[in-house]
Amino acid sequence: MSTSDPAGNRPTATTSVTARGGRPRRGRRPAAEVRAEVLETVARMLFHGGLTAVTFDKVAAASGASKTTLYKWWPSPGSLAAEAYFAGVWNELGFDDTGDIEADLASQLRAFVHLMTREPAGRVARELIGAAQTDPDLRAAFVREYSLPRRDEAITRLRRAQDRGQLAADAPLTALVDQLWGACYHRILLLNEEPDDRLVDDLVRTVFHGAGPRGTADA
Amino acid sequence: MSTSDPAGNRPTATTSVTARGGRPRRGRRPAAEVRAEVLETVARMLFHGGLTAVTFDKVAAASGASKTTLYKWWPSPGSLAAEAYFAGVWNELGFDDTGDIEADLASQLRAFVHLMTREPAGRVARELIGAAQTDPDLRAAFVREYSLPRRDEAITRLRRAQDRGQLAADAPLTALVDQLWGACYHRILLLNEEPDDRLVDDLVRTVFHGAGPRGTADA
Amino acid sequence: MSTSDPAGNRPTATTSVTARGGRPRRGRRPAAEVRAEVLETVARMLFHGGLTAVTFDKVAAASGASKTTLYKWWPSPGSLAAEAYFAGVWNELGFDDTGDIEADLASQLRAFVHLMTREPAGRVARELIGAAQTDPDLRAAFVREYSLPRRDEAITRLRRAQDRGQLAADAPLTALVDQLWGACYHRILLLNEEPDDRLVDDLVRTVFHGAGPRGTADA
Amino acid sequence: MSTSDPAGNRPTATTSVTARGGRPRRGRRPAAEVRAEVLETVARMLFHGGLTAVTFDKVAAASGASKTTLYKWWPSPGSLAAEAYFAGVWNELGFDDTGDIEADLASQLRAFVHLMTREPAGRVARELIGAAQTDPDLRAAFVREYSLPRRDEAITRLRRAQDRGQLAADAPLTALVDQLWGACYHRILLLNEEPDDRLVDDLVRTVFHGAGPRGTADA
DNA sequence: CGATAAACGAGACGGTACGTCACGTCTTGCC
DNA sequence: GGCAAGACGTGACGTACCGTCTCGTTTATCG
Repeated sequence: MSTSDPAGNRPTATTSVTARGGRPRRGRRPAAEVRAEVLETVARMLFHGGLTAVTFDKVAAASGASKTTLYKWWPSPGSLAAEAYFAGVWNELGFDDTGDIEADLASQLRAFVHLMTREPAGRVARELIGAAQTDPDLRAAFVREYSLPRRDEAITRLRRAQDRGQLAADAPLTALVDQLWGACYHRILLLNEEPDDRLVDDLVRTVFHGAGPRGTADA
Repeated sequence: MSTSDPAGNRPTATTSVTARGGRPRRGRRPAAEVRAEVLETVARMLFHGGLTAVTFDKVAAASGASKTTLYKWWPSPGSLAAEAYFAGVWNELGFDDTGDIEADLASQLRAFVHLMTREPAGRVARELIGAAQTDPDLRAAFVREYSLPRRDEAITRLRRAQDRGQLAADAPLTALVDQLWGACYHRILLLNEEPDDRLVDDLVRTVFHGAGPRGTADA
Repeated sequence: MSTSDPAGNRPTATTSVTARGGRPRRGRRPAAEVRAEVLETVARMLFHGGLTAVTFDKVAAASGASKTTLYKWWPSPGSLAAEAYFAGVWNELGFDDTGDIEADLASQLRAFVHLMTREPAGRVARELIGAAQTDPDLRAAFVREYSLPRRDEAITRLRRAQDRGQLAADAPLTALVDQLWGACYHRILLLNEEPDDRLVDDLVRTVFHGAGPRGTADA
Repeated sequence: MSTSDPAGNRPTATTSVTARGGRPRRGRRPAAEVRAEVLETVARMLFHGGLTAVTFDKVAAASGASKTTLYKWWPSPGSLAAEAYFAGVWNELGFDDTGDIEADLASQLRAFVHLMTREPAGRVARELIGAAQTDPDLRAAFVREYSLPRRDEAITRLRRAQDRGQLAADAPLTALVDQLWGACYHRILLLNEEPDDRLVDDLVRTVFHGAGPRGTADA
């Protein structure tokens, strides 16, 4: 999520978080250690107070990192929150392939809706999307790290269904993704309603079979 | 947008904004006059600096109203911005009925996309949606004043088409609205892309005719 | 304390404070009734929150009088508080005359010190004196209603002692009052100390017998 | 006057107020520099508008310091005004020792009265004493920085006179100070009158020779 | 005795100050 | 040299009070 990672090393468990009980550390510390502590702290703060609780001031006070350091690694509190968030919920949504594309889509959408509406993870996700509309750094990070990868996953799965003849050869796959996930986002972000199973079923059925008049010869 | 309007009278052009050149008014002024001046000012500020430029401090300084008054009428800067925004762009999107539901939907979606992506109105709209994810007052106002009315408009138009046999009798109208508009929102808010005419066409075609394999007997 | 009392009638118990349990009174009410309720309320507020708790806003809310009315009768919150205060502690300090001027002065000073240092009356008195240094209306009222009358009382008692030969014929009575009471005020207001009985004894003895070297011929 | 001075260094003329003509400084500046500019500004404000003109908002605007900084160094506007005031009028009243204690006391009292009654310094002093009755921080600062030191000065001078046999060996020195200065404060603060030379003479004479009946054997 | 004017309550309004918080910049002192 | 610590200017927040002013209601007074 961060713009640059000179060391190239994501913090691992092996990199020392050792001197935890010591006196308030000063002087130079390994970047990885600092980053790890910060992200851990931010994840906790996100969980408790939501996105608005993540300020550089509070993070600095709670994590032991200095504001100078935070500014060096993250362009805005939103970016920092986003990285901490993704590091946590990452990989939570794997795309099944049972062979039944409609069922797989429905179950995937249901899992997605559940993630977006349960507390506190869902609230944080919604707040991140919200903040991204104002914070360009956050928006770029969000698209790059979340939206595009997840869209690609979905398209990959759809293309496989297409290859199997479960979708029309000229089906606009990208538009289908927009339609299916976008409908859920619409409910959640714009209407403040929680999508139910009924909606998911309707979405999938319409996408595959259309909502036009029955018996009509589809041109 | 505001929670209560004791006088019950939305400010109109007729209500005196007369004593403009006078001394800096003290004491009680008609609520309608104050509200009108504030909303006018906020609209200008939205146009120039976007949503983040709308702070109670700046609005008070620029409109001649006091912060006390602003807090009395609006629970948050976002709510104020929303009301000013809707008072301006309201009714900009009228739903045509040429008899051809697919064409009407497409043209309506195209107009909507244009509104959401042109500057500065589109940016403000996106920022409002974003802020609504954090500000409960703004969210409530947004849903009440914008999302629900526009969805009702769309459903009304779709129901008419349904009555004419242009849609299946059991078509899930609400879900269709989510699918069509939600897809555009998905592109704009989540992916930071501008929906093109191609997308709109794909959306409408899929909704009416499905993207399943051709020649399939639609169950 | 108030600048004018057109009706000339201080509120008495007979003037109706009747409709107490009724609906929240509006429209014209007898001035005396309004004034009485206000002063009663302010006395309570002074007792609980001190002088700073007496604001026109709070008094209006608590007394049922409107701010308009308060501004009509009192020039500042301080003046209002002063009037309410004096209406309460008035006449609390009567000057005894046992024939022993030194003993009478000492007991009078002790009573005065006790009044000024016990809570909450003493705190309010100190705050009133403090506020009078900034609020001209309050200062004028304070001097007129409190300082001068009490000084006159003291001078009257001293002159009687002088007539009896208990004080030098050319004793500067006004200066003596300044010395005796002023010394206590000095301790309380300037040094934030509580005058003790020892101080009072020293003051009286010095005033009557001097602190110069013993055996000296008083020129 | 401030509670703590971490750097331990009172601002001096040598500490750089150099970069005055530069751009509006951001980031950290030396505390001494900031404090010096603030106190200078406040002294000017006190001179022109009195104590009520010293608000944190105005000081911040006029001095270039931020409200945050002001709150960090001073607990209330009154404390700030007090420090600025004392930094200015400090040392204005030196205690002479001509050998004639009565004459020295009289001249010292006259100088004190003059300081307390001339404009604008006297008005500010009275307002400070007034505000100290409500503001505990200001009261503590006032007592610590002004009242006690000045009383100690006076007692020192009186003790010297006592050692020379110009005062009774058992003369209550502290009470004498209360009597002499307190009498002047009484006139000024409580009675709103300006002490004249006559008063000062009467005070000193009474303190040394008593106001009791002449020829009486002083018990 | 009914109309009218005065006094009141309620409270909105423009100002101003309060005290707090976060941002982004900058300096100092450890390590 | 990099980092913590944290002070600094900026500016917004939400609240409180002041003093002015408008409105509708009630009462006392007078035609």
